[in-house]
Amino acid sequence: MLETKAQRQSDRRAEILDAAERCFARAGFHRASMQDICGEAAMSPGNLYRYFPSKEALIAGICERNRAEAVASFALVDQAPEFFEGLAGLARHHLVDRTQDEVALCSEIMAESRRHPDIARLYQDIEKDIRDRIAGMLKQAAGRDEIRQDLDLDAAASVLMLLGDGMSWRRSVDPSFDAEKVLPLILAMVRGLLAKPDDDAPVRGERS
Amino acid sequence: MLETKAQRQSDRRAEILDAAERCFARAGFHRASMQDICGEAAMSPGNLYRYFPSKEALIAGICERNRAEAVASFALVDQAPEFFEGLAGLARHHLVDRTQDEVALCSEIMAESRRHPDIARLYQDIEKDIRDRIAGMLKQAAGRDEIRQDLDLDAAASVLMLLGDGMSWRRSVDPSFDAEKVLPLILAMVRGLLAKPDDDAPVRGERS
DNA sequence: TTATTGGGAGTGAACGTTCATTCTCATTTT
DNA sequence: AAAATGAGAATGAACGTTCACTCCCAATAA
Repeated sequence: MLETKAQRQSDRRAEILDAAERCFARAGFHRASMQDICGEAAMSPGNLYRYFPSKEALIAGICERNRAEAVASFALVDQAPEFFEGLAGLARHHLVDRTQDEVALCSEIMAESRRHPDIARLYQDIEKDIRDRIAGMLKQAAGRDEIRQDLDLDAAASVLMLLGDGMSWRRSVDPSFDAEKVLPLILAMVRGLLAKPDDDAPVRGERS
Repeated sequence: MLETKAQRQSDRRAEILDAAERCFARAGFHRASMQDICGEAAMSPGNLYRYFPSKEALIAGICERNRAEAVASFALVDQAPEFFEGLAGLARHHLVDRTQDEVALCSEIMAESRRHPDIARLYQDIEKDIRDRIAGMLKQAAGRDEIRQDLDLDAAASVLMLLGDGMSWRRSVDPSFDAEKVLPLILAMVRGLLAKPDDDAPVRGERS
């Protein structure tokens, strides 16, 4: 009974975040007014404010949800039988399979983090988390001798994040951009960067 | 005499754009108020509006200036004795030498183009211009047999733009990001993507 | 030379609007 | 009855923009 109450609260919060996501993806943080979000969530402002204390809290809530999702997705790499295959799966999941709205929202968060100090902190926290996971992933691969040993893991992690940002950004800004078409080139490039020099052979192939 | 008048007008406009750039880079388009810009330009609102009809016109003006600068920078590649050297120079010029403010401003324009339809048109126009130039650059290199022939030039251009976006974005969002350190890896990757298979040898070297 | 005129440069208070947030009150649940 | 949930009008601050006005200086008229 007291279980259900907390559950209801949590559900309502999730609904509100869903509505906010739609509004933000459509119009951006600044142009999406609380009234819009209230409309989308079929709820009055007064009531909405009982669930989230501010607009910023909505953004933070969305960030947290995304973070949980992003972190979970790293399991893909661990489960894969071979490093590059796992990496390819991760890349596809993050950069191709996401909907346009999800990508747009991601850009929106990135852009907003440049402005709102609190969001910036939250975002950089998430970034650090992801970065650590990438670094860990690379380290593990190096330990298994699946990638070259003479690699600046830190710089390599930067490159991977940079590629992710670039893909996301291009998708959200250029409607004609075809992620599906570009991904193989990206993966080939990354393989060239990370793979051990002697098994460069399948460098152009997307799958073994 | 009538020459000087137009000149003065133009100078004043440039000063205003400089001030606006500083404000936008610092606070973003939405949080930089016209009052802020007026303060930065040491000018009253009424007077500023004699030079630019709206806030949006300021953004457009900045876009145009950047476009001119970006387009001009492609001469770097044409002048270089060898393709990859020119490309490296271009990359350095665009991605490392730029000040933090310039990069931030660039991100701001990209983000804003997702919202303001007029800015979006202008931005996509510029993007198309740059993209064409990259494609032309690649085509010329292919003609000179400096890069591999079996290359999807369109996709390759996308990859290059994506890398540029990623670098800009990372710089503007992550203060600890070291573009200088990452650039060699990026260039090596790009070389791996574009170079003819038989001269892969200096793939790890930054300069011949 | 001095006085008059004209117009562009510049000012800053004021306006109308939008927006996040709060207040008050009604309805439902416990 | 008391508490939780909900609605929606009200509030006040911030913003882009406008407007009535002043200042300055060059050209003309006296």
